[in-house]
Amino acid sequence: MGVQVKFKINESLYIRNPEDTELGKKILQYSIELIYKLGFENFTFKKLAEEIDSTEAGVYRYFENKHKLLIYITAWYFSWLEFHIEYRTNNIKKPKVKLKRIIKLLTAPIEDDIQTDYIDEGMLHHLIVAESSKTFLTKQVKEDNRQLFFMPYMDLCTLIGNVILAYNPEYKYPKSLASTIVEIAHFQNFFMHNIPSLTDFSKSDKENEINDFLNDLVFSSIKK
Amino acid sequence: MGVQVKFKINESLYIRNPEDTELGKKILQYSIELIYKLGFENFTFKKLAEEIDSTEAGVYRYFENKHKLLIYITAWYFSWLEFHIEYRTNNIKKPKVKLKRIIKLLTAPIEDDIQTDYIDEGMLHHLIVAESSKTFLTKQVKEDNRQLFFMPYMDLCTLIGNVILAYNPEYKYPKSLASTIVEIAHFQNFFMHNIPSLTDFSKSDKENEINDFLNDLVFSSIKK
DNA sequence: TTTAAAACAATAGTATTACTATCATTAATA
DNA sequence: TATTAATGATAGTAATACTATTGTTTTAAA
Repeated sequence: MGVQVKFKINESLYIRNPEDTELGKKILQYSIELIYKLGFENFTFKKLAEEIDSTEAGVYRYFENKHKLLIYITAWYFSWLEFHIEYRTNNIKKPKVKLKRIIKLLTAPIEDDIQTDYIDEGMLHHLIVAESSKTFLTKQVKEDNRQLFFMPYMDLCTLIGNVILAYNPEYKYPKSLASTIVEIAHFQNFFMHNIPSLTDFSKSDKENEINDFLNDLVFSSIKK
Repeated sequence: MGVQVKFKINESLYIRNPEDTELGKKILQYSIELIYKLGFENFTFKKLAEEIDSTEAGVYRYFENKHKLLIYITAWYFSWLEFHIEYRTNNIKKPKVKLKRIIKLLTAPIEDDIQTDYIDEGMLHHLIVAESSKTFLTKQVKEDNRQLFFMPYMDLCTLIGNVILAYNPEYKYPKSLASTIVEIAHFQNFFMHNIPSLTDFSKSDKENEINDFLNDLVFSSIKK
């Protein structure tokens, strides 16, 4: 069996906590699968309900709308990612090595984490690359931010920003560089797979070229 | 009066060329205004039709759907931006100075260009920052790319990539760095205004901090 | 063990969205 | 002036994004 990890997600993101019930967990599991398969625009609560042999109204008891569900999923992902990164770098002392490791974890293909039961992190990562920006590219972004919906993303950036500062306390843009690293990891991944002429990378996963690019970019600019 | 500029946009993006008629131009002008005001999700052809005292069916004669309209607007913007950048850097010989100028143009607040009649580039820029990613973050991105819908964006990246290579022919990631520069200019701008804790910038437009950040990032990594 | 509450399924219904189709009218053009 | 192209007016459809109600099953507390 082993240890199972859980994350506390902002309570305003759901009506009923999906982690508490079987139906809730099925909603999470299959919404990730369906959003990944159909794309967020073509995903509906009705299709999800059919997939899990429940009803539309049943899904609405857990989430107000699909936008909040997407924010929930994204928040979950970033909570997991921060945990994942801390877990795999906590014994590393040297900021340089640590940052290098973080960039590697952000750019390497992600495998399913057996510490989480019903979530497939590999698939979730693909979803995040393609869909997570839509959580904040909306008219309500300021209100959503006020309600701290993006906290896990912020926490991750704070973590990365602190490592940057530990490496070079003089560096002037730790927060912007941190969010840049995360965004570029996503965007270059998306471009590589979908609009390859916008990148210098081949799709072959043999070597992690995005990792090389980001390493070069980051360490050139923060070097002491 | 002065010279007016026009851009040739991919013909598959529209049914009837909106630049050819008064109604078409009104559709472009007011769709930018409405998408900016409402956000793309809340924007509908019906609302647009009401705004310009026409009908929903009238708008559908020009554009198949609102997604293609957004791609059209984005394509127009990047065509204009490339023109704008070439226009303002064509006399610059030194790649370093040229690239610096390009970054400045990408990060500085954009003002209305009187060479274009019914498009307000300042407003359009705000729209692009918040909405342009949605043109490619879809399930049909590969098909849309095959149809060359993102050509103007690619052309701009090629232009920037070439300046990068002119500055340092050894640099390994000119295309990725070019798309990174454009994306970061947008994202950091969006974050600064909407989720400021993800950046190190203040909203005061006094100094262009995003410009400083990007300059530092770019020139550190491509320096010979 | 009973019983009350919570969760769920089943169904119905509404307003809006994203279109398509038809036909009459106006404007431009040959 | 005849013809065609563009527009306006109107109608209609399927899907989406919900809300509401009612009855049944599951669970958990008394």
